[in-house]
Amino acid sequence: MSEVRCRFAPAPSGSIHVGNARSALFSWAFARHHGGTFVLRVEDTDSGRVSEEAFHGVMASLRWLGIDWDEGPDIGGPHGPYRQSQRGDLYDRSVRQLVEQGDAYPCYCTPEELDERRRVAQAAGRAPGYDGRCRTLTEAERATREADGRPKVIRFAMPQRDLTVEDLVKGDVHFAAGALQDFVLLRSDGSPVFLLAVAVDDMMMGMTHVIRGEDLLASAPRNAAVIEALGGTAPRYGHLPLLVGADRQPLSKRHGSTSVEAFQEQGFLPEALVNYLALLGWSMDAETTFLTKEELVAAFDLSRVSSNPAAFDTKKLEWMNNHYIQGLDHEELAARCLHFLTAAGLSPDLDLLRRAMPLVRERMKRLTESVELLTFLFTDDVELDEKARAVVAKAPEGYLGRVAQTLTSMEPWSAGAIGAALDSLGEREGLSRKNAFQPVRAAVTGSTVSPPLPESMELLGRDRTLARLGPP
RNA sequence: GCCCCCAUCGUCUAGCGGCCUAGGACGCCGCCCUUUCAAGGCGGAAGCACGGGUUCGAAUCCCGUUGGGGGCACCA
Repeated sequence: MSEVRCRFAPAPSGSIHVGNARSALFSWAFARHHGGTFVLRVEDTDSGRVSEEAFHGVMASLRWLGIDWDEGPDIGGPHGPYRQSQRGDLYDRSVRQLVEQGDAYPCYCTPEELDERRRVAQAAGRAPGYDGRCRTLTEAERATREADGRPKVIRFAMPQRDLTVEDLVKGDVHFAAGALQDFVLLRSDGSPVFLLAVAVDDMMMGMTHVIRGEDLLASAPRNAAVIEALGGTAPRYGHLPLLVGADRQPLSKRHGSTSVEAFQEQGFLPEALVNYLALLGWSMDAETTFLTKEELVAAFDLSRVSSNPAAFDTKKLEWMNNHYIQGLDHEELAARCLHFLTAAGLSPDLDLLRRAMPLVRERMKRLTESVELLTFLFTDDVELDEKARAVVAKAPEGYLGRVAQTLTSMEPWSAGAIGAALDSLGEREGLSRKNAFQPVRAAVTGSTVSPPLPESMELLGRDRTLARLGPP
């Protein structure tokens, strides 16, 4: 009964994709649920694609979501280093061992030859992978090729027997002998390939459970075979169904934002994203819709992970985001909106911003909406939009002036008094409430849609309000 | 093409042989509230992909079909 060790192993190409974020979340929740260790490892063997920036972006996104790790490239740990690009000697040593044992062999086939055979195999209805040709080369044949100086890769010799992955989500998955071809461990330039690196790392880092996307299901038996050949014990695997878009196609840029960073920039709260993701492919019970990270950890169970691809529904995420926005206190909500208002070029007065929160909290699906809702409050440069101009134009002759007149000396300057004043003036003018309010809303906020009017005017203050209503 | 996985309202899901005339949530529709927009309250439409079995009994088990997803690289 050893300690549970899980890891998240992203390739640092930009921020993380929501699908990967969900894998990270489930893996993290599993580890935490079992009181285990969660490890962050960066898969940067394809060094051309990574940048320092992308590497930091991954960690920033994880931190934003509230997913923490106990060992990782930034904090180290007993099984480091935690970047594959720094573990080259470990891979080399493993490959050497495999070759010596006869579990790996040099392959001298050229990319052209492989392409050709792939086509032939496919035409004949066979799997297009490597046919194992160089596996049976004699010592003499190898010597000849070496002497010719032919480039070579090192391939793993897959066991010639049926393989079964006891998947924690899918159940037993069988692969017939020969279904999985001998894959490359070391490229011709000597660099390690992901399939090797993952196996070596998972083994050496003592991973007990690997929870990742279903796209890696077929690599599980390969990973396990390498680990076993190396004399280690393979972890247990759990493969999560992939995320698709509303059109059932794989989630991609076409579906809008897919990176965690993009959701952050669009004004989603991390607690909402986490809650939404937690329930995409997993359920706590028949009813539960809202749950905290702590509740997720307490209840998480791989047996309740669904195994069909889940469609990402932005509408539901927005609804959930609104729920979490309404759950924040005014101070906290104001602090979170500040970033977006500032980014929009406004410099809000903090006290005013905080006091405006009760007016906008149930009106925002995303924090970015605070900008359009509150711009009128933080600038005096209000320009009426088209609809607003039309509403003002339709108001009775001189109406706004008479509103200004009424408001000039009204006491106290409070939402209650303002509303009452607007009501009685409207009544005197024979206007419906709507017709009494809308022209004022348009003139004061620049829009026909705004937070509640009297409250907005109270916050704006008498002078700024009157200035927008024009001369009495 | 071959291999693997999957299949409950439009979407996320509950259901693991009788509790199901299939429950919840988003979305949608209607009503209420209402100064706009929201939020909120109440109500409604909407589903077991299809065909065979097994069983006294199937959304639940088995087989096939169809559909969707994944894999088959000197990518990860």
